[in-house]
Amino acid sequence: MVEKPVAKQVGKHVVKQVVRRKSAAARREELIAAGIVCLGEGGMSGFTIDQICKQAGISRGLINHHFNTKDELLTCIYAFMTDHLVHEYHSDSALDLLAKIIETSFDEVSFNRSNLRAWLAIWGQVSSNDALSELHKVRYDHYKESIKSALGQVSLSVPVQFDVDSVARQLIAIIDGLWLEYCLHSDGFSLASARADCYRFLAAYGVVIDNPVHIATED
Amino acid sequence: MVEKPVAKQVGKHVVKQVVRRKSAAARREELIAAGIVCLGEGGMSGFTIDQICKQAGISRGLINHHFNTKDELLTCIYAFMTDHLVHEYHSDSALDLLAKIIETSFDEVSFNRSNLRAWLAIWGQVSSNDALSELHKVRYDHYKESIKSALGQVSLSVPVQFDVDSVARQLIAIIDGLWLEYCLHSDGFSLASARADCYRFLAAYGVVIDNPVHIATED
DNA sequence: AATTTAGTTGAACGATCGTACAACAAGAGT
DNA sequence: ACTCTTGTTGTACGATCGTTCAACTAAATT
Repeated sequence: MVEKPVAKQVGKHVVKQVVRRKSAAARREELIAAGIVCLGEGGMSGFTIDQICKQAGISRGLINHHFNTKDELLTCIYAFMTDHLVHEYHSDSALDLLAKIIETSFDEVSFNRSNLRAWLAIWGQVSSNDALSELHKVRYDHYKESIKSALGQVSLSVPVQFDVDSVARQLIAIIDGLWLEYCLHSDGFSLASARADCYRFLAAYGVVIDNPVHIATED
Repeated sequence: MVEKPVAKQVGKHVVKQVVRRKSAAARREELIAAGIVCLGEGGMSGFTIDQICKQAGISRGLINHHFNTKDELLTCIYAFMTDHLVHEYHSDSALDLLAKIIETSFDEVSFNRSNLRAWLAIWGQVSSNDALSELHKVRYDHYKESIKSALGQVSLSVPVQFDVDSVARQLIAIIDGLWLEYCLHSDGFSLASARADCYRFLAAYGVVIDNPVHIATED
């Protein structure tokens, strides 16, 4: 992540550092990535201009060139994180969609402890930051509608009927809650067990997802 | 909460403010309460010495007289909040214990949005604060054991067997997740519906709790 | 090669942070 | 009345916060 300026050769000796410039888009992405790392390491307390710039390997002044305020960066970070969560596999069956949501929800790459701590820190800011609050509402509603739609289709071919709206809330809650437990309770908890818990939960309502696509590679 | 100094009458006119002293224990409780309010209003960003003292109606210097550091106050706040969550109704049946956990978990007095924002803010600090982390581990383990014990008893008289450990994790996750949703998603969400979701969840595993003791007074 | 564009730097600003501490005073004990 | 304990105040300090801005220059454009 951190890229030191390249040494420029003048005459026989190195006398100057050359600043490697990047496009605004690339730099913004780097700052977003650096911000996520900082949030994961120290929560909102670690999310400071100094630490973010240090993590990104740039000077203090640059961050406000790409983002007007720190809150704007935070909102962009949240937008970036939720962009990776669009569960729009319209071509798949409802059952496959549910499976994919569960699989991606407990994927090591996106939802390791550091990233989850970043989520936690952002959630704590939703109530205070208006732009963040608005964005959260939109993304959450879309997420919930996807799950409700999938559960609605699945509910038709299940032995015992269930309240789609309630089970959707429960599934979202279980995913969020398992995230929280995995994030805070370091031992005796794995992403694989969290996935298994979700499948057992759905099975309790008669929604059986056999042979999940996930390949178990970690603990 | 805020108590202004009482006016002392000297001669015909008020000339001096008298500071009402309180015992260390009473003042500590007030500071803890004030801290919870601040956490609920502004998260960790609102949890500053200035704001806490203002909320408690005392001067800046006093807080460090009762708590060595701000982190110590935060840990005491967490201890205070978890003290109200001891689910040790040994005399009750396992079914009653589960019902009581659900009822108290979604009680308006303890778990309004402000308090839940305080919980959220504290969770975000668990990874950074060692004392807080230790305390969280102890309280969480105790909480989980209570639920596992109750589910273990209940599981004996249920039509279809279930994995006690997994369902315990799921129940805890659902409670935490519903807290999170209720806290962040302001509309279309009530404590009553959260309670109902929990009962439906247990019913899906064959654990039927009929006629919950709660008296519906709110939305 | 000259000019313009735009990414980057680092110092500086005022504000606010947590903590320390000397001074003061209310209330208990004598 | 007196002393003693201790709850309370307000200032002060150094550190760090987010933001601004003039200056600089790499890279694109002409």
